[in-house]
Amino acid sequence: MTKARTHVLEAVSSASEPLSARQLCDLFRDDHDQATIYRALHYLEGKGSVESFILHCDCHGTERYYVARAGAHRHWFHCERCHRFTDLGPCRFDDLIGNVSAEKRLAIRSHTFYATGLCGACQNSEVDATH
Amino acid sequence: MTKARTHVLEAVSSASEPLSARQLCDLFRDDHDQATIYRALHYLEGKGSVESFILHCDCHGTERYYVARAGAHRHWFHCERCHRFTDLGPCRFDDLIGNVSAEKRLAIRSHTFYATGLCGACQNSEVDATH
DNA sequence: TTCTATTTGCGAATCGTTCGCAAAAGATAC
DNA sequence: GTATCTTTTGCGAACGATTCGCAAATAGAA
Repeated sequence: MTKARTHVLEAVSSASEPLSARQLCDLFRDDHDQATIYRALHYLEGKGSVESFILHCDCHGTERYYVARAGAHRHWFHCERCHRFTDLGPCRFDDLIGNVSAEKRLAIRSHTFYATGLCGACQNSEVDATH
Repeated sequence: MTKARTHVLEAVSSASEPLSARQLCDLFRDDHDQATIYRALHYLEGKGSVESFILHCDCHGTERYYVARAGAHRHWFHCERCHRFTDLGPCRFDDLIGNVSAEKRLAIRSHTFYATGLCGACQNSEVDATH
């Protein structure tokens, strides 16, 4: 593993939320070019060390977010107000996906899920706020 | 409703699969500018007439796909080989989403799900194919 | 029908991401 | 450790999808 790939994997693995390519580019602004970051992410995803999903939010636009692939497949919630992610825990959709793939005769290889709305903290502050 | 918006809504409503902005631009190449198509889609989505999701496929890149909002929220499967969509039917995730939002104290306002893999037809042709 | 607000077409700009190429860094054999 | 070959990197330019700004065209209200 090269230095760039090691740096990117460490950053994604130690993060508590999905990180966007942009965040990683910012993080390593002085050390690596953005093309290198993108290439490292592709390499790591091909190797199975990280996985990603595309999410749009008003604040950050449409970006791909990366998480380390450790243990079970997980899904995430994204708060529309504070733009932080909440871990929804290990995937609970396996049974439903098994059912639907059998019904429709599909060989489902992967799936993407995420939820958006307001996190606990932001629900409270919305109540207070007068806007 | 203006002509452009009517055309776009009719196209999305009568399609049997999600349509990308690009497909709609191609379809109305002679009648409407692409900016108009995009603006019509935003308008219709804001009004609740259509909904969309972002999906990446090797063949068509990263694009937003639009479906009419008629009846229950639905999810889609996308075949990696023929790039056609299969309707997975009405959303079956409501209970699971209700559980997880209660557990994590989240106000989930929307969710996105899609699955990818091989459709029935493409599973068969993969068996035959020698590549 | 006239007036006003809204929408459209056009071209250029933007954003996230990827490319091509020459230089730098790794890996391999001696 | 050095020569050699392969892979990766940095840079800048290009790319595809989408959005912008503005003047002209159209829709809707009076």
